[in-house]
Amino acid sequence: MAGSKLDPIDRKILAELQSDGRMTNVELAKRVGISAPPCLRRMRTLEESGYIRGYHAQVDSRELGFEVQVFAMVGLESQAEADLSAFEQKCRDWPLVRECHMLNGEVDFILKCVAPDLSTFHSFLISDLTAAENVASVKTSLVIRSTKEEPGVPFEVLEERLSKSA
Amino acid sequence: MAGSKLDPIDRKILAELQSDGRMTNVELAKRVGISAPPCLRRMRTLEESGYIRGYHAQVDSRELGFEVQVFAMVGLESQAEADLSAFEQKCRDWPLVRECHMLNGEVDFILKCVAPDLSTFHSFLISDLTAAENVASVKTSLVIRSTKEEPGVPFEVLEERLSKSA
DNA sequence: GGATGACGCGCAATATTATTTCTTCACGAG
DNA sequence: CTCGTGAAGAAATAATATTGCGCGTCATCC
Repeated sequence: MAGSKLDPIDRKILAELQSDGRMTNVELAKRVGISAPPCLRRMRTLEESGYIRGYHAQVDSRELGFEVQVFAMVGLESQAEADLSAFEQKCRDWPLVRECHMLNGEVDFILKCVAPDLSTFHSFLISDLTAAENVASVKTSLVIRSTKEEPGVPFEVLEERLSKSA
Repeated sequence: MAGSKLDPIDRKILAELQSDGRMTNVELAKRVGISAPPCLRRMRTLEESGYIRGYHAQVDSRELGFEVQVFAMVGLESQAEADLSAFEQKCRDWPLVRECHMLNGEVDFILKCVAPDLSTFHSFLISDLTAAENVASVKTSLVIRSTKEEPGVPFEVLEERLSKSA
């Protein structure tokens, strides 16, 4: 099963860094109960092996004037792999699109978008998104407020699950 | 307008830390073109004033055995503020729910969820989400793949917009 | 026009951290 | 039993973070 190469200390490191990505290594070492050097080695290993994809400051987009957040549900004409990829590439190139997920079911993609204001978003919607080749339908929903934004892994669930399988 | 208290150096700091949250302060200072001490002071100010909400390691949930990601569209019976808040509180308490956004339109909430496998998610869906008080309807969509996951602010757009208004 | 104060920078000194190196210990195979 | 492997910790060193202080700029107000 996945995660089998990680011992409890590794998982604790991941959990701590997920909650505070700028924690110093000495603090981290203290929390997970080992000394600094092996802690740093584990951290590097986790980074290199892909468990940690990167570190990012969480910037408040509203404070910066991006008042509008929108989820866009997109349906395509063709679901051939080449066409799916082409659409995904466009999403990567659109700065207002921050996330692009392919879904099962009726809708092909869900996009999370941000914009400084409605008119900016609207012009993106009309000129870029719905105008893009192969796009059949777009339904959008404005975000009114977000009360939980903790992307990542619920380590509580992970530990519980591992302890049961032991 | 928003962001008006930030000068170009502040915005550069935010952009750099958004892309690499563990960058050392000396490296950051070098990139934004000032010396280390004032750079650190700016960084602290940005943290305290809420522009930076935190720093987080981006942990690969699939590597850790969370193979399933789902978007859940939730409709409620009552949209009274007390009932909305009550639902949001439940979402905060459910570890499998990682994001909770209130929407306009037909659907009241969109949730981003993760789970180790389908049966875990299904049991959460049946026993918790649809069973919760005031929940009228739930439609779920499995994520097949995600090709862009860069939450945050598109600083390119911000700079372009500010330069135009100048 | 020049004094004055606020603001923000950079230098230099100091305190903390990160990182390397080397030694030690525990464990499994031969 | 002893060698090889892997990982931990201690100590030393290199980098970084952080603090304290003096300087220049700019706007305001006599």
